[in-house]
Amino acid sequence: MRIGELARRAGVSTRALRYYEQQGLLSARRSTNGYREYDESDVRLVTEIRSLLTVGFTLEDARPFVDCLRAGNHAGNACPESVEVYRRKLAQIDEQVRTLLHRRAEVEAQLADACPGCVLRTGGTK
Amino acid sequence: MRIGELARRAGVSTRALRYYEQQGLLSARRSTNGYREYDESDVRLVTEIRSLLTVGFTLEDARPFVDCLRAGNHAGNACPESVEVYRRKLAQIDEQVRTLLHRRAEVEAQLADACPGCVLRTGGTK
DNA sequence: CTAACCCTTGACGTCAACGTCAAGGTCAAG
DNA sequence: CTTGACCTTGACGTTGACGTCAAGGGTTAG
Repeated sequence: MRIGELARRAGVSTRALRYYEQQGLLSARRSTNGYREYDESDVRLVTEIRSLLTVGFTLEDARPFVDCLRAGNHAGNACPESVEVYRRKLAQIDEQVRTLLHRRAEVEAQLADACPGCVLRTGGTK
Repeated sequence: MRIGELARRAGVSTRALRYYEQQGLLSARRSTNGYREYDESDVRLVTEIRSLLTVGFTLEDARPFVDCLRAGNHAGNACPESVEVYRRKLAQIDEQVRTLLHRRAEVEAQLADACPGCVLRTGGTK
């Protein structure tokens, strides 16, 4: 199939597909007229990339998964490198949550300071 | 004082100060040679901006606080507009935390799927 | 006089993942 | 033959808060 069909089937733009190729995550053979040609496995591959991006992975994070699929594995996460990325991302998310909660506390304290009575709903007045 | 001293005292770069001015958050009178001249109140103002940025506010978010200080208030958060920003940011932070926790759960589920036994430490095996 | 340090404006670079145009080639249908 | 739908590469724009030159002028100590 050509790039337009792959884009539709994977739910992404053609621009995104060319970008993935440029980043070395996707490859395509070329037909005689220069058009990119893809097969079914590419649909799977792009879908994998998309699902990773939606949970906050970067394309760089997705690379091991892509390599894993390309290596013939049934799933992108079937390789130790992918599992390692999972661990790294979990740690990263935890860190981000901690940062956000810390900020939240500071902002709430400031709000309470600026507007006594504004934050009462949080702990209950009794 | 000139820009270099303000920068040192507020702990920011001169570039940042010029940027704040460009964004309309900071103003300076000019001495005869064209140098920017600041006073004590500007130290306070820049410090306020900084503390807001460190808890995740954008410069746009900081604007009401700056206006509030400039209007002669003792604190940047003494105005209703500032309080409103606090509320907006709290809601925004909560949303971000929810998103992150949702993603965390998905990643963890994927990890468990890819590597059974990897996530056991979370709930205890028993 | 000159080093040395301060200041000025202007403008490009950074980071991610594309969006959006521009200018043009390809191919099947009417 | 000509739409019109597809494809190509190339290149600039987006977002936020600056970093980092470049090229030049001001000021002061020695």
